[in-house]
Amino acid sequence: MARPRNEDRRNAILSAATRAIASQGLGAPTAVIAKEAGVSNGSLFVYFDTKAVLLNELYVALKTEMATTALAGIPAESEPREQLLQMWTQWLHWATAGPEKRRALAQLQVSDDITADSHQAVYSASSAIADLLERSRAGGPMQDAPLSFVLTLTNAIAETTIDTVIREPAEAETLIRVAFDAIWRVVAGA
Amino acid sequence: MARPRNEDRRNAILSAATRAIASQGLGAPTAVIAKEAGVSNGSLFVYFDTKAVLLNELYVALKTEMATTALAGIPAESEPREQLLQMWTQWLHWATAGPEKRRALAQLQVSDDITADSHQAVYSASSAIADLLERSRAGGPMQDAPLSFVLTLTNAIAETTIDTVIREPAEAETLIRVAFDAIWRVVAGA
Amino acid sequence: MARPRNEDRRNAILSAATRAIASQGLGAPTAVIAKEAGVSNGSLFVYFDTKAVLLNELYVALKTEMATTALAGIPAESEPREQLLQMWTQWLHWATAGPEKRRALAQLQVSDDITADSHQAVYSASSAIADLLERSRAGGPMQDAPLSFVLTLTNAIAETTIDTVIREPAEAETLIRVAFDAIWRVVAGA
Amino acid sequence: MARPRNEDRRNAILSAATRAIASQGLGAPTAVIAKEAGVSNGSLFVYFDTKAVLLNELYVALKTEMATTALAGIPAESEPREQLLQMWTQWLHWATAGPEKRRALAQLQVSDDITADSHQAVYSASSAIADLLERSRAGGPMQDAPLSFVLTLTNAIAETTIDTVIREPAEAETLIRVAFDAIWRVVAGA
DNA sequence: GATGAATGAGCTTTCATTCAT
DNA sequence: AATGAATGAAAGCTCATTCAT
Repeated sequence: MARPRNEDRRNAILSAATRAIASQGLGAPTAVIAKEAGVSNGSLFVYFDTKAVLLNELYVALKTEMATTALAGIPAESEPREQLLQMWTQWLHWATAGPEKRRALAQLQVSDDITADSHQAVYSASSAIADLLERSRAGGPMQDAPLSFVLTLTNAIAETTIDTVIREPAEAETLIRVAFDAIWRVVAGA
Repeated sequence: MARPRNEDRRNAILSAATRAIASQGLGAPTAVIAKEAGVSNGSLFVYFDTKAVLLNELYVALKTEMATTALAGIPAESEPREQLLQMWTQWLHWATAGPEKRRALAQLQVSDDITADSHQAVYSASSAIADLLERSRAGGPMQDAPLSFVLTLTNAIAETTIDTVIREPAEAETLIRVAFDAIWRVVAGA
Repeated sequence: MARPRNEDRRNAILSAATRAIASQGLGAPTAVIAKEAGVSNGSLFVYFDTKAVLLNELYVALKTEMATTALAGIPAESEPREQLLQMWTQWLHWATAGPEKRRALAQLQVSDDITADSHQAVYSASSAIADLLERSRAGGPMQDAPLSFVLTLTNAIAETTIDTVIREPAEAETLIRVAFDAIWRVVAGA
Repeated sequence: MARPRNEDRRNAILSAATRAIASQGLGAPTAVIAKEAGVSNGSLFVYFDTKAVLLNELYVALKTEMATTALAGIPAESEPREQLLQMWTQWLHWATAGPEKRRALAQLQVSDDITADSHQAVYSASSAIADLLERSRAGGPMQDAPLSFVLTLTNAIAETTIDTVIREPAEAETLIRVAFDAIWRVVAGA
């Protein structure tokens, strides 16, 4: 019966936070985020109880979006290598298309404000990626390593590639292909 | 005011900063760092003009120490693979022996306070590692990629491995071997 | 906007305010009071234009209730001492039965938010008590003092007694008798 | 070897807090207190860790000063009534001379920020007053009541008197005498 | 040079009040 | 009338940096 809580506002705040963190780091003031979102100082705290809550929800949202985008439309019947390639391409596209998201994520990932719960939530959302990697490494040199290791390893290589692509866009084509071959060698062997 | 006499004090501050950042993040107050170093609040600023300067110098110092340790005593005449293996082992040993240094480094690496100059300085200090990787990739699938990409890629894989080893020390032996094989596949191919 | 229909809601807010102030002090947020009353944030301001108005009305309401209860059923024809004793007993009963009212009142009494008008209103509502004290002191050592002084003095003694009774209920019987004798000595002499 | 912490500043802050609380209540902003003390916002927190600490220390300081002043120079060999009269006079003088202290104290006394420790500290500082009341009530109608009751009762009567004297200074002489007689009747009987 | 008190801008968070629904 | 989201002006407190001693 009152003014309903507005999902758009919530998203505007998350989006503004992404930009603010990308350019000013995790210390970006909530006041700056609110202004960037076109919302009053106090409204931010209507949608997120504390700054730490905002950070955690942003982290989960970005990671989830990344995983969803990377996995979109992958045909279930094709070969693991084909599937991984498509995922890889889509992943890179997402990251290079929105470099601010990538930059914000890099800061959030190492922040002490991110709780174990948030990391767990992200891990769950990435289970389809985990499945794909599981199938890709079958019979290869990584078959006995902890799956979490293979996951974070792939992630690290992807992020390094993304950063390099963002820094040297001219080499993008080559880099993306070279990097995928490298990942395949890591996960599946020659 | 930035011509310090006492090298011990300077080092005590850097060391305290490592611990403080590892446990409290980059937001660790200078007052806390000073106290941890057994030095007064004001003295910190005799040795480092600003907090940003301290952070940058710490970054360079840690990275340089890491490179120096990794490269120590590598016989010039042996095979690249042998040399890389030794470097790898020493690198991992340094990182797992001092996990606080590793944690502090992870935060510093993505911080906006670290200047391009500092990144450049680190890059220069790592030239011997670059040389080794240059020799290792000769004739392999990475021979045409930018060397900086190969460097950061190796770095990323190493850090992922280190984090996993710190988290699951029981698997250390296996992980270190598996990870080295992976790196070799990335850099030199099969 | 301050012409309420629903008297129950109004009372619920006053009652909730009593409890909130007793436990959190005068700084108790209006939001807390509203929730405690089972009423929405905004509704509180339909019944009371500002927080200060709420505080003042609560003050007057509590004091009035206290006076009314204290004076209930006192036979007009009995001796002043008898009347005063009955009032005293009823007063103490009211206060010890609802210690939150007593606690809230203690805070309100010294608050700057309570206007002179409110104090005046309370004074008027207490005229019957004033009359009783006037009759009680006749011919005694307080006969020439300002009546307001005798009133506040009696009040202060009562409140001290109440606080002590609440803190040490085991001694209640003794305390109440001892305190009444003391008041009588103050007002009427030996 | 550094700038020493300055006792005068500390006292200036306590004194400013007394004035600010007297005129604005316990909600008086620390910024106002600091400015009133001629000290920077941050300096206040060098001397008092939190606002609550400031409030508690102010409460203890004021009560202690009050007790000390009230007890000054009382000849040990004189009669209890004489001693009590002198204490009473000095007490009233202190309170009427600095009505802001009295007003601040009234707010602090009922505040939730004042800890049990502070109340205890005050109680200890008032032990000489307690002794005097103990001697005064010997053989009288209050001899079996809890001493703490007699203490707070006396206190309440004193404060009521002070408030009335401040409000109606013309009647001061009469009031003080009448009130002392009343206290004596309360404590010692006729 | 060393110390730590002093500073004040800046931060997160709260809250009385308003207003769209 | 009722609701609760929206607002923005504080509030308490922190902290990098300066400076008197």
